[in-house]
Amino acid sequence: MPPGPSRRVTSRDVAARAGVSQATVSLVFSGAPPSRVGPATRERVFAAARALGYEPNVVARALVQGRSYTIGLVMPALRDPFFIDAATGAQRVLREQGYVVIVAEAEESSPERTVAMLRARQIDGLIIDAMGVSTMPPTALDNLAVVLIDERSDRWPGVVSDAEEAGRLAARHLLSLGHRDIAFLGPLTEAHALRLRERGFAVELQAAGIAPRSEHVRRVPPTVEGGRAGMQALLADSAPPTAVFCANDLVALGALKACAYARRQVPRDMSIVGCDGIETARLVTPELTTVDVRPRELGARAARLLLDTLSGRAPRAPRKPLGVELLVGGTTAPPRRSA
Amino acid sequence: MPPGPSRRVTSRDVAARAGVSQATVSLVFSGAPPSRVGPATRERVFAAARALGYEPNVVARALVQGRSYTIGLVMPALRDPFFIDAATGAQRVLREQGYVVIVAEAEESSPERTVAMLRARQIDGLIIDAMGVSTMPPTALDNLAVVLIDERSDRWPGVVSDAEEAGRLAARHLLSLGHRDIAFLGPLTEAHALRLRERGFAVELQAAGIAPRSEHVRRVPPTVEGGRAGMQALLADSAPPTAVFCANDLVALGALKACAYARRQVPRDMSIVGCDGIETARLVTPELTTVDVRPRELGARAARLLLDTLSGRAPRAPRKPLGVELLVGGTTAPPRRSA
DNA sequence: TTGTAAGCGTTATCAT
DNA sequence: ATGATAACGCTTACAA
Repeated sequence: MPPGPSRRVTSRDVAARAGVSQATVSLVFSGAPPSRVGPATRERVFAAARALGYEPNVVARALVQGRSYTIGLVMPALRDPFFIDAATGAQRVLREQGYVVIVAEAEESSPERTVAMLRARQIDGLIIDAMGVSTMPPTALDNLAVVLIDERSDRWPGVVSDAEEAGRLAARHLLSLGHRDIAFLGPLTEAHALRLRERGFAVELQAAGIAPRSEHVRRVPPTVEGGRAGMQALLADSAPPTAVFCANDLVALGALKACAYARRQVPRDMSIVGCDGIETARLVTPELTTVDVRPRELGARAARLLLDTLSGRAPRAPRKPLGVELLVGGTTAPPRRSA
Repeated sequence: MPPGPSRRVTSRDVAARAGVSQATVSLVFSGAPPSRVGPATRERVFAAARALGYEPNVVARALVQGRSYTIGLVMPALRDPFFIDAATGAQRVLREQGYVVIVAEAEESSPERTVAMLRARQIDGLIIDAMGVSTMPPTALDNLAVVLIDERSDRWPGVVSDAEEAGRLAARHLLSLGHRDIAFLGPLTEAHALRLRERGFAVELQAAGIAPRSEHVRRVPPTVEGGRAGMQALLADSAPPTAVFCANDLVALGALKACAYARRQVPRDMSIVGCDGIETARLVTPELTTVDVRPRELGARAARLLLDTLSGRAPRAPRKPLGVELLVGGTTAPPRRSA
């Protein structure tokens, strides 16, 4: 291949070299049924294309078809590994089908601006994760295939984790270890999933006849720093709890930090349960005891649901929430005999 | 706004409503100098656009201009947080300039296929991180603005971290704590940066008159599992080292795991130094002692360099490597008096 | 089975 | 300062 003119090679070039019309090249490359183009021609076209290094121009195709084979993924912040995991899961599935994904942190500008930007790029669909769609102007998503993650809406289909069960599992685990003084660390949030986690947790405690003291339910941002500060406050209490359930894994990691700083041993002096099941939770030592809501799978399912919608297949019947699983790591143990 | 016809609103619609030609709308929206269009018309166009909810079609623009305002980002695997951090850094910078980035893990298919896929989407530029461009067919990157991260090439500009200095810093830190029996855990790799880290480390030890026993230089994959296995092997040695330098943070986290499993206390019984400075290293308890090569900044600089190239500004003179910094966490301490 | 030709929604080059 | 009009590279009737 000569150094090549700077110009891109187009289907026209291929057509010329193969001695066919440009339309034929198009037919060959858009995977038309064999009936549409003779095997001999087809072969010649491929040969010419290979020789020229031709690659169909996706942008031109997008313009005429009105589909860009591009999916937008909107999430609050990539700082939280949970979203990275979900994005990765979605990414894998979509890429396999020839789609490309544009990840947009809504944090950097308003959700509406973010969506508008994606729209301008003619995206075919949108996966929205825990962003509170209900707060967006209703028309912002018109004429778009949308799938939600961890959010309830009667307008859009979505996938959700069984967040309430996650909270229950955490509570049961701690109860079964013998804890009675159990605290909660998490945000007072709009996020559907986080609220449900807390509710499940509270419900299960209640069923066991336990009601955490109000000082043991601490509102902190869903971040490492939030967890650190929350745990610090708990430890400063006159009667600290023996265990704590954290709304997500980042908070739990922060709680671990605070314990180390205060020279409280985990799990001997304090049991900590997280919730998410992010990769990071498995990297730390000891591994975090956490309820795995399977973020990767959540993302993957959202992607599949979106693909179904796009291909016109009726989105599969509203699915049950994705099952969750308790991962017992090294941060929980029975409470120390108090004297 | 009425429920709206399903059709997208185009510049033609805006033109009609504003009583101007379509071309004028285009002028207004492509930010033509005020001289080109009267303030009155301009205002009417904007009004019409707002009323209709018009958003210029980026795909159409890309087709005619030959630029898509899309950047490709190719990296080995998103499983390693280092790449996520770098990608995030690049993302931020690019988005600010109206670019969108498509992240592609080369792992999922061959590097060439990956690049071809990105090309087909008319990307304007490519950031390649630690992929070994030299192994790609030379023409694969023709007519593309390319910037490399942590890789040397005389064909493409790039940004690199001062990897050799990183290795030196780690060695000096351990030496100054009094360690003499120092091991190394890392892959036998092609990756430019990882090789330099090891070299810097070795050079500095040598300067101190120290040469690690060959059993203390263990080749393991640059993953958590690699680190775990490597450390396990070191601990099984008849005379284990008192400290270890890991080629990257994942390996260090794996090493931590192995120590915990073997009931060796870190840092009392074993000092561990990582290299990368990924976010995750700060989340764990104790925080990892590591050499921060500033992955975020690396990504950001690569992005800026690419923008310079795209806008025709001569890429700034080949820059010095990005400075690195030792972060002393809780995984290093003086060696225990060996009786 | 293959070719011709009309767009897709912009930008850009001319005229006016 | 604005309006026609020709690309951009492809898909898709429709014709041959």
